[in-house]
This record gives sequence, structure tokens and C-alpha cells, in this order.
Amino acid sequence: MPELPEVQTIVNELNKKLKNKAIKSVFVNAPKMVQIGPDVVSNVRKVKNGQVKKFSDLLIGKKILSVKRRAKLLIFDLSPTSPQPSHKASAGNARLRRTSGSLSILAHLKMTGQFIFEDKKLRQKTGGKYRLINSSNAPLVQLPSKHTHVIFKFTDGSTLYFNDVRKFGYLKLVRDNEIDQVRELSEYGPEPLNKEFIWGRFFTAVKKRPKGKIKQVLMDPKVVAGIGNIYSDEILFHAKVRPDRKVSSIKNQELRGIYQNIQKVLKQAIKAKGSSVGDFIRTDGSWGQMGKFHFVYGRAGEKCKVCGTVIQSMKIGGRTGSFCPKCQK
DNA sequence: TATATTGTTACACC
DNA sequence: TGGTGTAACAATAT
Repeated sequence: MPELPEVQTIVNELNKKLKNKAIKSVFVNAPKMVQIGPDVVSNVRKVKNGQVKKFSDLLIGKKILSVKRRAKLLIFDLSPTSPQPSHKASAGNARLRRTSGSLSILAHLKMTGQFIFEDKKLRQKTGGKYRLINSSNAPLVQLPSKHTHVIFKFTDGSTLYFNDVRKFGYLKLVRDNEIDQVRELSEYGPEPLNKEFIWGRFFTAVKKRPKGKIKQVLMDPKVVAGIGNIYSDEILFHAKVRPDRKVSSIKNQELRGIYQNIQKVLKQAIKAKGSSVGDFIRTDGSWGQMGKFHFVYGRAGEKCKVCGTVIQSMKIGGRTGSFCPKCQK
């Protein structure tokens, strides 16, 4: 379940590995998972079967300049669009006129998306599967697998696989100079690890929702970006606040503790390269280590690491939340 | 075969 | 109007 720390882990790794690599080819096996923004190609919102070629055509030859993150979205910035081919090539496609300027790929992993990078020289066959790195921490993965939906090949022989068991994730091409207007990006709240995430702003945003349960408010991307089920549970444990507490009942001091623990827990998780819960693995196929430090998430029925009380779970807003009934008030 | 799963959006209601 | 709550949706494993 990639949340902010998992996405940041992938971004850090891909930014190193993909920087200045040129795209040689793009294979799309699940057309519904790629989109072209309406501002890139007019009159096209979603790429359908016959339009996959446009998606790959727009990408081939481009270099990846950098990989960034906003909330849980990855942003691949590409080198500028090459000059248009001759008039006759575009004559039949007047309505699908390409606009100039740089493109970016927005990628969302949703529940089960994975990016796996394979350097040609690291591929080693082991009984039909491939171990990507020489480490006991790496599970065997088959590449491509039946859940590989998009494959990028680069001119240096390396490959990037986009896997997603549930197919909830997507890749979306948008114009770079209008990226701030993309709705997915413009409506997110502050980045919790940036300077913009100041106490006063957080306090105001939370207090605007007095009837909301604190866990739901923390997971609202408009209040603060990037926090999902795992980290809302963990943050509230460290802040000693039950997830079902109404905002109106939370004392300023408690909210201050939540604010501080948002940054503390997320930073620790990034250091541990994320939590390998569900399908999350790193771009080299290895697991993140944050799961070892979970105090409540996924531990319902087990004993609290602090006081020994059995961890409970409850549905909050249709989601499962876990907490220690003794440590959290 | 029914259910659980999650991030995000849509929408009805107050 | 905007906060609130609920449903819907994507697709699959179990």
C-alpha cells in the first residue's frame, strides 16, 4: 500500500536510476491504465485500444530529466517535445494535433502498483523467475509477470516495469507547463515534510472539521497530502490519540502531538525505505523495512509493544483502523 | 461466490 | 456554501 514514504522511496531510487535515460520503446498491455491529458492531445481524454500507439509515440525518444513526488503521485519530467514531422504526416490527424512543450508522466500506484527497474546486467535466471538483486531481502519476481501492464525500455538496455495486481493505478501524460492546473495536483493539501506544513495551517485545517473523526481527517488529502491507512494509524498511536476521536474533543496539546508525529513517523518510514505491506516492493524488488516498526497497523489481535494490551481494530469511514485501547485515549 | 481491500471522487443532505 | 457521511469505483485474491 504505497503511501508517502513508499512513493518517496520509489522516487529516490528511480531518480537516480532513470536520470537522463532515453526511452527506446513503450509496451502497453493494459490500455485502460494509460491516459493522455486533454491538454496534450485535443479531443482525447482516455486512451483506448487503438490509441495506445499515441501514448508510446509521444514518449519514444524522450529523456527522463527527473522523478519527483507530490502527495502519492510520481512525476516523471521529460525532455522537450521534438519538432513536428512534415505536414503530410499530420494532415490526417488534424484533430489530434500535438501541442508543443515538455511533457510529464503522472503515475499513481493506488493499492498495488509497483515500479521495478531492471538493469540489463543484473538479470539472473533462477528457475523461471528472476532475482533482481543479490540479496536475501529480495523475493523472487517474474519479469514480466501477468501483472506487468506497461514496460519502458531504455536505449542503454535497461527496463522499467509497471506492475499492478488490481489495475487501479495509472500513468497519465500531461503538459509540463500546465502541470499545476492538473486537478489531481492542484487540490492536494500541504506536503507534510515541506516548510509549507506549518502548525497554524494544520491546526486551522483540522479544526474546520470539528465533527470529523481524526483518522479520517488525517487521511483527507486536502488537509495534508500523502497519509493513508497505515500512517494515520501509526501517527495516532505515537500521539496517544484514538482514531475514532472527534476533532472537537481533541485538545490543542494533543493536536500538536499529532502534528509533530506526522513528521516524525513519515521521516522514520522513509529512512526504513517504506513498509512492505501488501504488494509494496522497492524498485530493485526488495522489501521496505518499516513494517518492523509498526506499533498498531496490521497488528489487531497482537499485543501492544508498549503495554501488552491486545490491539483492537474498528471500521472508521469504511476503513479498518487499529489502535491500542490503553495507550491511546 | 461473497467479501475485503484503498485512494479518490461523486453526490445527497443538512 | 461547505462540511459531513456514504456510496461508488477500479480488479483481484481468498
